[in-house]
Amino acid sequence: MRDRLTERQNQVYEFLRDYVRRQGKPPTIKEVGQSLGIRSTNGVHKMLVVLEKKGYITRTPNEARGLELVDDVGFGAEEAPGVLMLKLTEGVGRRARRMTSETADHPLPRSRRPLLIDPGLVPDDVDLDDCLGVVAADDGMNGAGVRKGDLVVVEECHWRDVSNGATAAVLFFDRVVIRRFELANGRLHFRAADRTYADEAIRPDDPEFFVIGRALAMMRPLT
Amino acid sequence: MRDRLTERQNQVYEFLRDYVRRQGKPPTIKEVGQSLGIRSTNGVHKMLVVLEKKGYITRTPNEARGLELVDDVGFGAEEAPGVLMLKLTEGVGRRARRMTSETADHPLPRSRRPLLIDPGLVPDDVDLDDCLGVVAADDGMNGAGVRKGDLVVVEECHWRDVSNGATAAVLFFDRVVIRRFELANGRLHFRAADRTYADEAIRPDDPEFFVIGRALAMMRPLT
DNA sequence: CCTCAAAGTGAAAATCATTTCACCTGTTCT
DNA sequence: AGAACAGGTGAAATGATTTTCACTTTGAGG
Repeated sequence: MRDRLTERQNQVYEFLRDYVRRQGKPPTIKEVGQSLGIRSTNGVHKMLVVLEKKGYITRTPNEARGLELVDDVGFGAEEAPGVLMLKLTEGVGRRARRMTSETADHPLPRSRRPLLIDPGLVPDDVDLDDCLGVVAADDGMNGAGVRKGDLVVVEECHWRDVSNGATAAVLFFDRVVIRRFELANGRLHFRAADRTYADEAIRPDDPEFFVIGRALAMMRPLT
Repeated sequence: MRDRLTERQNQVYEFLRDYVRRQGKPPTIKEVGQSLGIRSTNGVHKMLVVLEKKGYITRTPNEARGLELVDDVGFGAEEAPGVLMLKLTEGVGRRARRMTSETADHPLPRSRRPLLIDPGLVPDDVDLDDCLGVVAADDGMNGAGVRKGDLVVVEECHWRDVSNGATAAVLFFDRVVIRRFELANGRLHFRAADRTYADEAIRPDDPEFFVIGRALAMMRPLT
């Protein structure tokens, strides 16, 4: 386990991360200082040394912009059992991290390597930091082209923010299913696109169901 | 249209591109020189000025590693008309460039931004440099979960290298379709997974058909 | 033959970036 | 109270990088 960062150190780390995402290259020490209000390059320098010691970045001595983010795991722990979770991030090298528990034997992204998703697959206004990937647990949306085992990119949000008719990812007992969402008569309706699967109409407070968020995109390796 | 590059200039450009892919940041002038056997930093410098003038890169004066590839086109020109082509690449921020002609109005990756695909979606032994993306032109593989408009990642190869039963991307007149491939009796069979679409059996030298390669993965934005 | 453009060489100037040195200010912990 | 640590300030030293200057080489064309 990596050493914990202090508040300030985390600010620095986040700046580095964001800068790299935006600019496609690491910042100089001065740039870091300017953004975080540290007037002395040395102040930043020492901060970087600490980040390196704690394992968050690696540095190349005497090199301009000579730092690199350590490809990390540990973006925020896990929740639903048996669910493959991915944490998506954005940037030049827009990447997403798999935080997973169960790797299962999905032919999907193996290893702990970051998972990439093209931002173009997702609407502009979506913050990829709010997104995660799930694996569809059944063929309920087969009729809409989403099959069991498909990797679905979900923007986490409250069910109130899912519009009627949109596709949602729902935690159904302990499986993640994809369904068409609708709010009617104070009930949440989850409609499958496949006759074989029953539609569900539940009360918002039903503990057996949990709307993870909007389904934005899907991907699948072809056999 | 962008100015054409000389042999040498192209070598420099390719080096820059490869370096950025691998290292996630642009090289210094000296690094470029070392790799291309140019002893004088000035030699490289002038080369970069030319690349900038011709529109292949942008530079920031007096900045270490202050250059950026112009998010480009020009990876190798285009072929099939009306086909959205993507060139996939790998690297730190594994990215892929869209080389396309027709942007069409696909809700797929917009803009000229690179397209990303997670390497985990594709077998290990595949060289992402040999891959490109195409948009399925019909619903012939609907039964197999690939629908019209889906972005399909294809590894370019000769039809001889597509194994029987594998999914292939085929240039059919001037549209790209996805089909199950089979070689039998000296003929190439393209089978749709949807009854509505007729199977095709052609001679290998049929000019109307062209096997682009193996289909490896697909992705789709969800409405 | 002369000229021009592409591609270099070498070295010196001018910046930019990282590192080091000396010291300061709170806070936390013993 | 005193030590230890996080987080800074400023300035100076040392490298790294980019730019500029003055010249050379080679090949294609007028």
